[in-house]
Amino acid sequence: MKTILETDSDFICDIKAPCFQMLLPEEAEVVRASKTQVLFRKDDNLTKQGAFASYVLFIIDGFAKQYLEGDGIKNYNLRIIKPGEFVGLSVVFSENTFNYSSVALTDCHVFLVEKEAIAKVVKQNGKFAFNIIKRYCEQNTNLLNSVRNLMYKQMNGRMADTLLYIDSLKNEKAEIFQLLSRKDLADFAGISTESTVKLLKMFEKEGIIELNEKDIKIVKYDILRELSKRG
Amino acid sequence: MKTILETDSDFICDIKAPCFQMLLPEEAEVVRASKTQVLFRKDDNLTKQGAFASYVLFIIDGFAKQYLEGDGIKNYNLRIIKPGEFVGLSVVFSENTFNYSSVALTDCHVFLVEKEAIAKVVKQNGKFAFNIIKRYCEQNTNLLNSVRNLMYKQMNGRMADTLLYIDSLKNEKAEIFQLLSRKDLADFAGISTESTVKLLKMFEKEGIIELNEKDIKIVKYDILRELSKRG
DNA sequence: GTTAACAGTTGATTTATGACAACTTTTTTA
DNA sequence: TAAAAAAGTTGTCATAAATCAACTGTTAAC
Repeated sequence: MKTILETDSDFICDIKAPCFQMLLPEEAEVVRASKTQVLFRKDDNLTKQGAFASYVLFIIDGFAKQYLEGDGIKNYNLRIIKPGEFVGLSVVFSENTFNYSSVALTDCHVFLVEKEAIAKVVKQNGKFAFNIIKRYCEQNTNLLNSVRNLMYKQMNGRMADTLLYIDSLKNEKAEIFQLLSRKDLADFAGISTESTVKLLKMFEKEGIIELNEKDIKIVKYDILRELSKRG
Repeated sequence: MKTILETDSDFICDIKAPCFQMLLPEEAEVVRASKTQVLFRKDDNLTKQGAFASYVLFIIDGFAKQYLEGDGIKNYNLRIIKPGEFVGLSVVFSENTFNYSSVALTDCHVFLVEKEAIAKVVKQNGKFAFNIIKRYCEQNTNLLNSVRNLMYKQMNGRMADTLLYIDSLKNEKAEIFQLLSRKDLADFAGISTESTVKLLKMFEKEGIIELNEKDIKIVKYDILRELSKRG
């Protein structure tokens, strides 16, 4: 499933990611000493909801999707994980388990950092901690938005939201839509795959979007934003 | 709406809450210097979704409910806020606005702490920061659970969840159910008030719960837990 | 102390969307 | 390269739960 590269390899990236810049040399050393670089292949699980773990993941390169597992058939996609983000911090700060699953959409170069190392550095370096809190706070806001979507919006609004969200990632990954199936989009919007297909066709017919194979091009942003607001 | 008590009054509580214990004397001083003690009366809003603010609330005494505002008629209740908890940390760490509303269920004694004071102490004191992250992490887990409930459960399961949650607060506040209307319970479960009434009557008829005025006594915990798991 | 507003209750009706079924197209596998 | 599996598509049908309406009991207002 996963291939461990040479631990000391820094040909792709050492701990030079912006997030680690604020560490003092000896703190950086703590992280460096306890990290392992790993390659997750497309479709590998980075985290599995409920699984025990003693490490946190830090994405060097590649994209993944974070999702909640349900009854086995229906999942709910929370977000796309991008380079420079942590995955599975809950292991450090509350339970020893991941509280969501995530799977690689492309090959992903990842650091696994021992949770003790993160805990130690957080306690020693308030600036680093501040940064972690900021990330948590953003995730919180996103989760609140998910709840709002599920509570207050219906199909149209949710799909509009999903399209706008995925589209906003095109800066960082132009082919993002190619990585996602109709079921993936459905799981972002929290609706069934069939409804997703019908909605997309409808949006296309109304000239709001263009469908070319898997790629989706938004033509009328204003209408989608209106749909999103309306619910 | 709110009554400002004497700022230096410590007859109810100084910053002796466990969460502040880990501060160094000079850090405690930063917090003490920038805090105001305020009394929110029952039904006063502690935070209003979308409102700008420069302070964070810390609950000394009293209970409140945290909720998301929707179309104006339907809200979604996220949790009951208890003494010793922060409210509105998002003001410090991302936007300058509250991303949810909250309203006092009882009179609430609250510290308002300037966001700069919190930011400063977080950056200086990693242990305090660690504690904040822990709280955020727990809230995150709770939000993930809310999403799971909305996505995967239907009425019975959601109401079972709600009853078990509120019931679990009886340790800290025995009369908790008296503070909540049917609509409140509905908003916790994310269903309509009418459905809530029908469900409660049904649970009562089946001997799962007992209804005495507003109080609810759970008789068969195992069945509710089963309903919650089933969805 | 009478009226008005609100909370609670119940049954009938409507509706958004999931589930199903049948089929085509694409991708994977052997 | 054939066969099988998976993804995408479309129309019909079923259903959980919201909405509506009508009513009762309770609390607040004047």
